[in-house]
Amino acid sequence: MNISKTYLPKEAEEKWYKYWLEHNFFKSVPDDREPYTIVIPPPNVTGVLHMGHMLNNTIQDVLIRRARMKGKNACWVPGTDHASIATEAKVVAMLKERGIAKSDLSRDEFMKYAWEWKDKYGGIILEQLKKLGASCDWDRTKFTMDDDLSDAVIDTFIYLYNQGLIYRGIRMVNWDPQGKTAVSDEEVIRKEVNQKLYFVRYRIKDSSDKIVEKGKNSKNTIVQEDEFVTVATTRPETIMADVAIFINPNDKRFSHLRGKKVLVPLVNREIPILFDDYVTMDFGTGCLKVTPAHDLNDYELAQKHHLPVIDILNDDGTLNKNAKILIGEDRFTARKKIALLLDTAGLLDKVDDYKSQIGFSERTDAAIEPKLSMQWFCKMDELAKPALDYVLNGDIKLIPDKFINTYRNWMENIKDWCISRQLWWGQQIPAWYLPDGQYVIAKTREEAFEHAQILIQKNESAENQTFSLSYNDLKQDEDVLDTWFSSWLWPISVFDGFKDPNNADINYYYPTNDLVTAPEILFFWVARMIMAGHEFRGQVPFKNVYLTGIVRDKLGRKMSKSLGNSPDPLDLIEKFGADGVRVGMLLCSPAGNDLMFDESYCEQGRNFANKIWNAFKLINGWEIDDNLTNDNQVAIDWFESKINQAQVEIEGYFLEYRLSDALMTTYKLVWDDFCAWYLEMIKPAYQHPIDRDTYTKTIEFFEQVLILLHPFMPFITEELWHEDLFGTRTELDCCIVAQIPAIGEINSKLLAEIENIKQVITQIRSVRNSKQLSPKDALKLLIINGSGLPYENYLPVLQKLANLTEVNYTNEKIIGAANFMVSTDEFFIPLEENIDPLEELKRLKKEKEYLIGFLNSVNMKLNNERFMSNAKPEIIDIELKKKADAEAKLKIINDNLSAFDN
RNA sequence: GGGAGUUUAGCUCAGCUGGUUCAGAGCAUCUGCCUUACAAGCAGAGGGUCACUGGUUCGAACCCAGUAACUCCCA
Repeated sequence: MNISKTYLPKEAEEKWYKYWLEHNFFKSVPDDREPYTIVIPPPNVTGVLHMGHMLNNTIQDVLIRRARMKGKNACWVPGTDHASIATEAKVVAMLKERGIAKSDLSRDEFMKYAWEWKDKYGGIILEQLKKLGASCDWDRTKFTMDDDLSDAVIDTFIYLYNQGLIYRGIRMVNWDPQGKTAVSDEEVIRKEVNQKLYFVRYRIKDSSDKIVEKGKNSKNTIVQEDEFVTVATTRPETIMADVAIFINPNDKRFSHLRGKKVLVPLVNREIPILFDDYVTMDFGTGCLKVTPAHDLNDYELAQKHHLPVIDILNDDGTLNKNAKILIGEDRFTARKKIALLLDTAGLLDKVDDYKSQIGFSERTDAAIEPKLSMQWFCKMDELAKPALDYVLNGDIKLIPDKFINTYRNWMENIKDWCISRQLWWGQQIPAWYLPDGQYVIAKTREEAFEHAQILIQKNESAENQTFSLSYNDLKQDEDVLDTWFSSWLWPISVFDGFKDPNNADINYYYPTNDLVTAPEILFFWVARMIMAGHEFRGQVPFKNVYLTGIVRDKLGRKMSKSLGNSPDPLDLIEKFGADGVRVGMLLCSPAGNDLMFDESYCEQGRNFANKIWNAFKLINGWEIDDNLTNDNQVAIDWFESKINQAQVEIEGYFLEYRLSDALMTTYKLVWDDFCAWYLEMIKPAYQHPIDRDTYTKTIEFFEQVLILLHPFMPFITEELWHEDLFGTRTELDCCIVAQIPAIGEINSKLLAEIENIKQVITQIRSVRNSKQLSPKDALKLLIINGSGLPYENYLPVLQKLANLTEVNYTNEKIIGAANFMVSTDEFFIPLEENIDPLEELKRLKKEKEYLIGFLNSVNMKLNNERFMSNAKPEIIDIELKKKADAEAKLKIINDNLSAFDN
């Protein structure tokens, strides 16, 4: 048979993924088994696979595959979300290339293009997931704008409106002037930016009184010209929207300004000077200009003092006619020009450098503009309360639990959710406006018309006036709903739980088991899903939330397109194989902590796959001789215990979602225990046959190993599973559905004794190494057995792995022979050349010194009354045993030393 | 400014309610090996004032207080 020297992943990956699909192994339908369900965090339909997805989906696939192999009905529902801002941006860009402007299209026309775009380019990411081995039930693939899911969104809106939980109001929102839409707080990324602080002079109206403090030199006091007030601002372009200057009432420097008015520079509009202790006295000049339309805090201050609002910006961030000057200029251009104009007019005192936090749109990276506008909001208080309780009382576990605090903090200070977006791609808000500005909420125009007529009748009776309403007078709200308003329904809507709340799927799969996602969206997605789960089904949407870290490069920088520090996951798969990359991701991913990704982890994964491949090659090459007897029972019993022990550990790690540790345990079981020890113990000499017993048992072990490896490395395990070595397989006998065997007995005495034997072997190899002896030179071993360990049981293993001709017990020390100790047993290897007595003496003295020191520290404890009275009995026993062991060893050392004297 | 977290070997991380022969793993490093499963490998070895300073305790990587550095979230 011609077997490749190394594992070649590419062919196996394509072959087996196709096979799994064709044989419906990913498919799930409700049955009698216990369900295990994961809904995928729907990636953005415009997106391509990045390292974060890679990590996240590897984890989901490991969990789902393991559940499948534990006899559960595993269902992983895939899908994408419609990402309104991101997608609309892509569609607009596509139209632009074709020479079409969005403004030239009707809404319906635009939507046609958008769907065209989605059908053509959307969902690439799902195809990419297949390369990773993702075992999703693809027949269940959902998109947040599918008809059913959209219906769910609209019905939910109507329901919540009728509950009084949705309202319309003027609010200061985060406006994205590039996307021309409001975005939620969570979609704003704050960054520290170098700015300028402009000191602008406002002329005081009718300033006849001379200011007394003129020229005063104390710290922080701005030298005031007689007739000016100086204000520090980072946004001089907004002065045209100023409605007042505010000063702290305790600020003695400005008390003379009470009741005065100032003129806004350049436009000479008159505004009052007012007092409020909101103003920080030691920031800037202590005088604050107030621009309610363009700053949230200013807005609140203006509301308090009943001041007007002047909005000088268009939706695209250019100045409108209210600005009076620079109309049509972009806000940033305007800033520079205003500064120049102020300077020319002698109204710019100075300009300082200044650092401050500025919000940027997550989607377009445009600087966010606080803007007053009419938006739809969802009230959060009532919905948040039960969602908080689920997490606090443990109905939903956050893994790791350090996120509970953060979650609580956020939920207790939650603000209402701005759910409208000024876009076309998404579910249009089901609000219908009457010509007089009143509105009704209804799913269709027909229903809306009915509601509207009722509304009018009421009005008529109240105000005794009539106007007739025609069907087409109703105008639907232009805005769409936030994409998260779709996503928060995801665990329910993918199972059609809104239209048909009692269907077999939702009853079976909901609540789902685990959700795997990033902490960044804990609030605006996870928390809201919990709210929706409670509100619409009275149940949690999932039981555990596993929060992955952020994938960073090895310098600790977040991986991003703009930095160019992110490898393309598909390139990695090409280079290391999907199994290698999966192992690589998991090796460096402790739950909830960021991971410093480096390609070398994938390399380690690839090497591991190769190791497994070669173990197969070894076993596959063996011939059986039925005349041979089985000399390997000890090794077989040992590995059986070892595999059971490993399974206990792995099981424990999965319960704690410590996948990294579960993988490492499996890795060591395979590489160290199976390959390095077990196979070496039993392997026949080159071109020699093996006995049938050992052969059969070894193949069983190997199959078990493949099963344990499968969730982590699905492809290589499936590939090997079907090798002839394991006999003929039926069509559906696949590793993907092989069941993880029950955990058998662990012989801990045997495990401990073999650990001892391994130490002896290592010591012999070490002697070889230091004496420059080849492994081919056979040696003799003599043992003074102080511990009583039955070495005779392990002779075959010792002889084979340490290459010994004979092993004998002795009572006499062998002077001049190489020697070492394991536990309280002494070992001697006679060599042609005696070892250097001086070196030996030195070694023994050093050993003695250490033992005496150690013994002293143990004795100190044992002689300490407070230790003896406070420590638990088992701790004291341990100390007593330490003492006995150390004394026994010390005796041997002393004997050796006195032998030297003779 | 408020809150949370992190700091253990060159790197990435374990270390459960303080108590097993000087604190563990993987990778990397060093030395010797192309020993016919595997050089993507084998054998062996070295490597740590557990961030710092105090405190509690018979005993501290672990508990407490403070300091420093870094990270994240919120304002």
